[in-house]
Amino acid sequence: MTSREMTTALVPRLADEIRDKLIAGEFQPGQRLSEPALCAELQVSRNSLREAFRLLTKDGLLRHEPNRGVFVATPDMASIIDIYRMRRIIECRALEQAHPKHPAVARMRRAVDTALERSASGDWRSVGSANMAFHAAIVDLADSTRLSAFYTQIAAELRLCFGLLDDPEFLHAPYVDQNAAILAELEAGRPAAAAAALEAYLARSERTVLAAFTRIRENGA
Amino acid sequence: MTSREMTTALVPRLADEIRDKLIAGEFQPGQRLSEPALCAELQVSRNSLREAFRLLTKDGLLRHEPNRGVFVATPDMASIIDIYRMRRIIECRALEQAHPKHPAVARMRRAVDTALERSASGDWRSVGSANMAFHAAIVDLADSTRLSAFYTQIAAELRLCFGLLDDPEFLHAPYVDQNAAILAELEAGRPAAAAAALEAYLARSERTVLAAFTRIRENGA
DNA sequence: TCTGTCAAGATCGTTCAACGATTTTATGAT
DNA sequence: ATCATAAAATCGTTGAACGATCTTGACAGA
Repeated sequence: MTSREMTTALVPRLADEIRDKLIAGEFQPGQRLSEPALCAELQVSRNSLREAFRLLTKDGLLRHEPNRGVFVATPDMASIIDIYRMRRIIECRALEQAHPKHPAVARMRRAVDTALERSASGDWRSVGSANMAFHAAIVDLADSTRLSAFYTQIAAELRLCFGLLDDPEFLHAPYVDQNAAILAELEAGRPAAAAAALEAYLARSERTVLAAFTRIRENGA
Repeated sequence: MTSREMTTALVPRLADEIRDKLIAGEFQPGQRLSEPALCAELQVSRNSLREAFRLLTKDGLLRHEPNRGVFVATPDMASIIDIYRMRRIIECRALEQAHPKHPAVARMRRAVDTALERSASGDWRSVGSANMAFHAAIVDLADSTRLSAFYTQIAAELRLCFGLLDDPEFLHAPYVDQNAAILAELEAGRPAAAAAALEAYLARSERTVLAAFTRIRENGA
């Protein structure tokens, strides 16, 4: 670890790496993450790994059981409902009060364009990422450091839920156009209409996720 | 560490302990927290301390500078303004949609009674704690795990700001009655009126804190 | 065969020691 | 007084160690 490239501190990088694996569905929910095993896989010491675990536990992505280890969080219906409640409050309000020339609008535009492009080529995972970036940009319209940080956390949890579901096309494709429509309203100077569209978007998305989740639950159990 | 009382895991307890010290103003903002020194003071190893540091850094109470150590966060006006924006959104909305028979209302009542009692005996620090408990209970009216967790974090940051200010009576006393009034409106089945009163409360509190903060800034620098 | 007990075995929780890398300070020369 | 350099203090990370706790599997008795 001496002469290697160390652009960033180890622990946050480690946390990001594990977060990516979680979001990518590389671990099953409820699965135990063995410290020795992950240490070996990620080539870090136990102490560093444990620091990263603390961060991810605080994010709600891992669950910590005393003397038993950390487990991948197992999202339940209550989590999904709670997350969507937060999204409605945060995103709709941010959009509603947004100024159409806010710099975050440009990022929304880029995200929509990327999503359109990638959905044409069938890269649904990238479409999902672009969608998430779009909504993160919406939150940034509110210009609140704390709100954006909170949303980042919520979004990671939601992506963990998505990871449970198997059909990314079904999960992301229908929303590309809705995002575009929301952005169009905002760019046209109608934030209230944009917020209303977003409200509808979220309602539909929640229904879809909950339904898929129920299906999984029934099949899995 | 073997035979001592270990009701809870060490690291979270450690984080709480440091958080309390921070809120109590035991460290100056911007002050560097030396790992060896705190290890000796708290009788824990460096690794455990570092894990606790990670948690508090994520809470915004500490700032982490690579290769330099952790520092007590130095709240600025932007933080205060941002925190109060969050409070307005979170608390007012929660109160507005609250059912007067929600269990959290009982906790609000207890907090108000405690605050009244302690303010009579001049224990302003306890009054401050009771006030914070009152507002945390307001947030719990929304029945959202994530929202309550987020608010806990915001509240800790705010208390760090309070810690900078010197006159706790001036800072807490005027609000005991306002809290009582807000609660009365809610108990009377008028959540909208309660929310309006809270809005006024927060506006006044924000002005007070910002003014005190400005005064400190001018005197200190 | 089933079940309850008990002894490994595997991990976790925590601490300690070590070492390179970086920052800060003390020192000394110009 | 200023700047370069050496010394001291930490930080970042690792590795090992040890008691405590959980899990597993064997074994004896019903």
